[in-house]
Amino acid sequence: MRADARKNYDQLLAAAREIVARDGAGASMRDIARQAGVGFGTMYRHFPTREALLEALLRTGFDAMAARADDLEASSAPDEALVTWLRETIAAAHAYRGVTASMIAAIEDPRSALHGSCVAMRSAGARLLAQAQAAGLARNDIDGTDLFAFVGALAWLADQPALAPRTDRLAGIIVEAILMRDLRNPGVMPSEPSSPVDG
Amino acid sequence: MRADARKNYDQLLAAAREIVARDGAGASMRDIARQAGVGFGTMYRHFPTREALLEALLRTGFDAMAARADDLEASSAPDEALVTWLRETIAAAHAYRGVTASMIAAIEDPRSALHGSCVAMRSAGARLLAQAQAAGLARNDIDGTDLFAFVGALAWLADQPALAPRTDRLAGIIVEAILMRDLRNPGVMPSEPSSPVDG
DNA sequence: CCATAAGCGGGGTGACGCTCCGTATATACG
DNA sequence: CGTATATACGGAGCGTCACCCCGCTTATGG
Repeated sequence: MRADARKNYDQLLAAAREIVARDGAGASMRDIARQAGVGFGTMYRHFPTREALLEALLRTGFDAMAARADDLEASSAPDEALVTWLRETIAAAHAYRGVTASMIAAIEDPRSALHGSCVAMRSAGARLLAQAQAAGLARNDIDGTDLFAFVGALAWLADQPALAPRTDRLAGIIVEAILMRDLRNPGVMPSEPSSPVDG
Repeated sequence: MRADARKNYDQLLAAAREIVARDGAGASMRDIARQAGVGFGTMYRHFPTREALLEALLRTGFDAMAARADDLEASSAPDEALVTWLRETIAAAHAYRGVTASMIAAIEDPRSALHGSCVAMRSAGARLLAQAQAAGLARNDIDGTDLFAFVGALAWLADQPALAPRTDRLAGIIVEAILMRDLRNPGVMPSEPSSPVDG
């Protein structure tokens, strides 16, 4: 690869990181090219489709979350590992608003450029879940894809401005359900039991 | 209103119902006008913005769900009423793919045409929740907006082709969590052969 | 230093949401 | 029934989008 091509490639990725963080997965491709100081043709030479660009952008993050799962598996109790991984994964997905749908679509489409990274990430989560299930700490009637679905749904919630502040608490409720913690015990509520706001 | 105007209005709504069901909330406005056999200008005369069209399309459905909540409140036990209403509402939201985000955005924006219907629907759900809470059948640390958030998240799941088949089961898990049913009892799994109303 | 292949970048295409305004027509009134 | 006019119609036009294509530029190996 020629030096100028490499430079443009890197500038495009950096620009995409910035613009996508600001405008979400549907960001204007032109904006990205402009931000990178590169022609549209050049951008499409490096990334023929929007998905190709997202793929390059997300692969590192996905691989990092898979590695993170390995770390947590080695260093924490199975339930704590799962909780921590879920929260961090949701936060990471939220960093690129709207990518979750692409991610989930890619899981069932082997031709997608994102397919490999998605499957790896799901496997990482599934392994954490299996550990917790083996330890009797998580319900047995869900699998790695269900876990993925919950992550997607919660990341979607975090993407809605009106609901973002509640996401953490709602994630806590789902985590409770997955980990079969006793819902009737008011002592272990994840957040302050505040009175309902609306009616 | 002139007779031809009324006819075009009705044809536009019918076309929108069909196209939005097929292509989701981001459907092409041109497609809708074409399907209705009406010029773009005519469409924009009747519905100046996409949101105005969605609003007309959804208002009846929202009002129906609010009314449904009243029925259920009168005819069922609080927990069953809540479960049934949640499932039906998720199914209804799924009928118009992608509208959930608009719906949630409208709740916090009083200037939105959808605002009134959204608030009414949230209130209806909140009332069912309050009944269940008063009967000691639902956890107290959530409110009507949380319920709305869960509906939105589950409707989003139903919109993802790869996850749609799991939506019902995952909804069951969340309902269990809301209703504080005993998660350790393997005998009462939520998805028994006796299926509820939706299809 | 130059030949050449790799890379660059913008003009072109067709579709989008949305606006504007000249034309057609439904309806009220004589 | 005929006509006047308010009302509604509908598409040309604007700016933007994703994406394709190809002539021009430039980095690089000999």
